[in-house]
Amino acid sequence: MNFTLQHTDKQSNARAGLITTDHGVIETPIFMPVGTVASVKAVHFHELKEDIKAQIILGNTYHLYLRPGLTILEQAGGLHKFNGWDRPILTDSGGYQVFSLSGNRKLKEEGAHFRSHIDGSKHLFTPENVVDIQRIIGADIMMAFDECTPGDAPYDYAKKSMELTHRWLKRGLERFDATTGKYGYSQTFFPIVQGCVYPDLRKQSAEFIASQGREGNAIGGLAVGEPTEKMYEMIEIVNEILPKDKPRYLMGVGTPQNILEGIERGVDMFDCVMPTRNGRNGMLFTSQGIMNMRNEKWKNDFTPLDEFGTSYVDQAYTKAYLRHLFISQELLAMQIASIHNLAFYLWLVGQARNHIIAGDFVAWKREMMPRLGRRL
RNA sequence: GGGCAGUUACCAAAGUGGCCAACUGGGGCUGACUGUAACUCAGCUGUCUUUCGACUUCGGAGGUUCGAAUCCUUCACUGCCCA
Repeated sequence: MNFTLQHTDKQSNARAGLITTDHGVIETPIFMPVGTVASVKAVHFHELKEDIKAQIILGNTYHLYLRPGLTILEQAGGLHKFNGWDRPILTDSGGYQVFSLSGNRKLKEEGAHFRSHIDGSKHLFTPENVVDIQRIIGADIMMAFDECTPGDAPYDYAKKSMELTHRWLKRGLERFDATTGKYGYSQTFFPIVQGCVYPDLRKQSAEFIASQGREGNAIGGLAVGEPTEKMYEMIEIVNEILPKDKPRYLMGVGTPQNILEGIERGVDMFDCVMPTRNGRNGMLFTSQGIMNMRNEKWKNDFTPLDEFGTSYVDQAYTKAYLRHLFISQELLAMQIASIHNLAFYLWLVGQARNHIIAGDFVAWKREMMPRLGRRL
């Protein structure tokens, strides 16, 4: 993997760059649609490529390990061959499941003991076997196994959690450096900053992560229950330390506003389930604000879904029709909403990139921000 | 014409003297969702009120009772069966 910094904004820390992988080039800042179980829910890869213009998608180590399982993935020749997505893939390590499935797991020094949410069976994830699994999945970018610390964790817990993540990182890196990709292309490994909402911990973690000298770095443990302002503050502290010539990935974030704030603070990569999950639940993000498509007010609004939208669904369908599809629980509703939302997210980061290159990012962002949160 | 069963909120359907503005579904409305256990979850759904609470309801009318959706009388309507 290679990162080229193309432009750095003069009035902010925003940057535009290029990440080159063996599966293609990614223009940053970028948003990465989440495809947990080898599928971006409700969206075909054809639409993802041609209409949404996704450049890289996510997969999830924990979920793919449980199903379809490593035997199938290896027989298929890796995830790219299995699902047919021939562009870059990033896999999360399962660190988020340490957080989200906290009722089903026990943390120990060696790793995390999970009970499968599917059948209750017992599994052990360690920093080492999570690398091995991601070798089999064949992600272009694999993530370190960390503990995603809850946003409301007390200081002592956050400190211990961060230290565990750091120890796990050393072990993961050792395994990564001792192994190679199985399918003829190269893989890279991003370590993850933790430290919850505590500036000194974040600083300490960022320094530790930066000192590992990897090809890219991630910021984790944000947007997990802490106030949004705290999140922005932590990003600033961390990005002060993380190297400028490496991509920075803010994990799991977020709303359109979160993303612009992140870009302004020097983040290059984002992923989030919001455009797809919230889309399936009837929520549309647009350049003019947010719409809940189940609301009665759209009942007889026969104007296009999003007159400023760039995806074909925006012009092809009306608000009244999409509302009808949601009220009727038609599957097409979820497809349309997911395509729209992802296309909007990719449009948003594409615009940000263009304005960074043009030199007017801050002014553009100032104009966009109030509109993005408006409820239509 | 006779017999039996029934009539409860938007729909369906519990409740058979006070704990009933009334269980539960559905429908409807509103909200939540941030490295996806999520086509999920939560709240509201007689009227007024932010809450407390007040008021009006259980086919219609009348009655019994301290008190009725619940008991009695009667009327209307619906379904099934017999003629």
